[in-house]
Amino acid sequence: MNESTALSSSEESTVFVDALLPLPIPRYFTYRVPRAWSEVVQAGIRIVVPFGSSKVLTAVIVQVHHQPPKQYQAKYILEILDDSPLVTASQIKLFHWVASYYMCYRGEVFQIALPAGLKISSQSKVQINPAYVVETTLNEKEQLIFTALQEKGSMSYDEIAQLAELKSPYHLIKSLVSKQAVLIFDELKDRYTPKVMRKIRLATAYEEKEKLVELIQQLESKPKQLAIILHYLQFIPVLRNAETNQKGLEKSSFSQADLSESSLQTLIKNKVFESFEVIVSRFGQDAEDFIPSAFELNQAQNKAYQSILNQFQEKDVVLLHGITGSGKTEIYIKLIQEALANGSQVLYLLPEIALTTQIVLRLKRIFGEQVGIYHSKFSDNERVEVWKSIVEGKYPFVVGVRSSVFLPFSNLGLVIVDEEHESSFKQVDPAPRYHARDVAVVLAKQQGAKVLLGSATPSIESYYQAKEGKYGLVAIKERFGTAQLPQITLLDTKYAQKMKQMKGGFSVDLIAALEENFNRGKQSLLFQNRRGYSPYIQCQDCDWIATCNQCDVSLTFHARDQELRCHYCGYREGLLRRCAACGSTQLKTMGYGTEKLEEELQLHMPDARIGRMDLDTTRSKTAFTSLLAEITSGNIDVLVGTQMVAKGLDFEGLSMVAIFDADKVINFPDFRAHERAFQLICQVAGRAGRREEQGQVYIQTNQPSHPIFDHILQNNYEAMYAEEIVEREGYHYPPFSRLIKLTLRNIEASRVETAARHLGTALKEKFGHGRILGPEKPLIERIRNQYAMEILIKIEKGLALAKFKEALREEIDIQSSHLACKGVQIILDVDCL
DNA sequence: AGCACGCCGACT
DNA sequence: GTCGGCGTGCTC
Repeated sequence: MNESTALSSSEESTVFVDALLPLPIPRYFTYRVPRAWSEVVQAGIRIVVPFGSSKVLTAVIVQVHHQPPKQYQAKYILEILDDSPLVTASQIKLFHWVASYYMCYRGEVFQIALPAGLKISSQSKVQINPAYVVETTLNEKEQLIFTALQEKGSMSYDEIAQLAELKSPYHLIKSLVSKQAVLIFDELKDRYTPKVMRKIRLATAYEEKEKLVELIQQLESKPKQLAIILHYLQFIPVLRNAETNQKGLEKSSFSQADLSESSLQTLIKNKVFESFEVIVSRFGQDAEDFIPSAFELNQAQNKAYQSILNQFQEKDVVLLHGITGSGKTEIYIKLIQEALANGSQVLYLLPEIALTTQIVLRLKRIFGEQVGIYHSKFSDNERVEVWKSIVEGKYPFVVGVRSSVFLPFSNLGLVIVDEEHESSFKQVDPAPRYHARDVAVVLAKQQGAKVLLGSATPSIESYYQAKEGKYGLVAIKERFGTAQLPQITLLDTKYAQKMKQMKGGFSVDLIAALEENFNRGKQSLLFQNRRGYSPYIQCQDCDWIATCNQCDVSLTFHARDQELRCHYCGYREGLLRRCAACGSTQLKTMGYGTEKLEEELQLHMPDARIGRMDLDTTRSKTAFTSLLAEITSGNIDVLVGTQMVAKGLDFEGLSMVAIFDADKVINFPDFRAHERAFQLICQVAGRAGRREEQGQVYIQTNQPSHPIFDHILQNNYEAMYAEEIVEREGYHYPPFSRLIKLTLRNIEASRVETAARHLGTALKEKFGHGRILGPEKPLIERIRNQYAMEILIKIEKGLALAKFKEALREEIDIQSSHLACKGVQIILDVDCL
């Protein structure tokens, strides 16, 4: 419609907005804008809107227009949350792409993309701001709420509305927030507790040289106090530069130096020192350590770097295949520095587990204030801060997990996807089930940025793209510095069993190797991808196995807490004394979890200090860091661990790695099993011998002649790829097709089966039998009392994907309303892993 | 997704 | 006779 005619009559000049709501509904919703705000509204601004009978939600404006909806009366928006767009137009476009590609709703993308702190809702609560300065004047209603909050601690929006006798409390709350009287928080999330460090500094008076000298003279008779002052001056050169005093010294520094705590207290009491707190970054590293580094790339790195730059001339995506320890990070850093120098933004994507570690510290040290960290382990406040800062152009460089592809970049020049093959880049639950690597490629395209995918063991898909010439390809085949590739030895457990050379789950050769390494004063790593004590317990008399009553899995025994746990639904119960089937007391722990390995190993190696690193020992943040400190300081001789140790952690002193059981990974019933096994084993093996000495890797397996080991032993990715790609082509698996997995779920097994059969038949008829696989029972039939069935859809290359998906959606919508599918939940997973 | 409206069983 | 089970459909 023509703009001038739209504004010609007053009726038509009423402003409406189409808003995106964080809900799984396939539509935008139209709201009416109160006249007072008609000039303020624009796309990308967040608004608060009423929804349904009682809900209130944060939405984002996608379009401003003048057409009143014909079918219904639009409701008024309640609140405007931003002065300028917080969500960019290109983000909305990206949300749109993600929703259609991954067959979900735009609202679901919106829901995942925005940190909770940017989506206040009726579930949000309000508390008093502890930093509130009482002088600010509050009006009557504000005072009423404030007093009520003082009594109750916190109140929901609804409670406030009731108390203030208001239909919508948003104006009131906003005003209270702007007067800094209250804070808004989301009850579902933890309240933000910043990490605080206690520091000590000299009282300002002693920043003057004369005063300080005088003080030192006075304290000559009090050696303990004097020692404290001298310790302080050793780190903080107040005499040379008085300004350094303001930053102070960590309090813990004094206790570590064995200085008298009470003398320090006396000095504080006498107003010589003052104690203060600072909020520190979760990584404990601030700009203080900022090292504007000018490191040099070695020859291989430099060659790779140049090659990447060259290939970026023609290709938008380049795959960097660099074996473990080849120094990919330095290349990344160089590229990031360059992109930043060109004034563009950079996004560095890392898998979740890798991000908690050293790499972030390193980047912080190099890029200082320029880098923002976007990580789910951080409080929501920090995520909000990163988001807003990017909008304001503050962090040109973001290091983050998969969801950071949804940040409001406006000028992206480079995206790095490190450990590109990692499956944690794919979101499994809830929708959108997106792959951050693939979204990153689309995001980069949208912004005119380049993408660098990095991995020691690229995914078959990415390597194929590179081989086909769609992506550039750069390989580094030598390790950095003097480090050599580890030597790998296979230990045949089947043979050892026959020769009675097994001690529990350990072959005697493995124990001997671990012992030898220990005797040489070296550290070892024992990898077993299974936490707990034993994956199941079994009755020796009747073979009964303890299972979860909500899921079709055995319960894992955890020795430390003496309980049985379900790793799928979290159910836990005390350890049974008797078999639930026959009453026998002959219950035996079966299989090996990390706990059991730790225990058995201690028996075999009584003098070794054994540590364990898995989800259970690292739940708390402090536990993780202290364990890490134990390892790096050499206080642990053998570390038993799960996946966690394989990814991202660099243990400098590690010279031997043992893989307790390689068979589980190799025989996993999935077409990606070999690829995964290769990736995992190479990754774990790569932990060994990152220093000059050649590392040793031992792998226990009962099928040492399995072909995958040939490639692993020679670290021959190419050969693994060549073999694998033939299989993939033969069976029409990715990258020669695309997969969509349909999961049907219901509490009743029979209903799921009926629905799955019905849907399967319909899809086969509509799309051809060759394209539809199943329905089949998944590996675990029942989780949390929900039965599941799966249908796999293969879409061959060359088929119009978007059209196919549209037709698929339509067909599923039709069939799901059919009687056979009533009440059965259908989940779509595009590009399922 | 929530939540209200709506039609059939075991309870004061 | 009512309370409440969760099936269905709507939300601007």
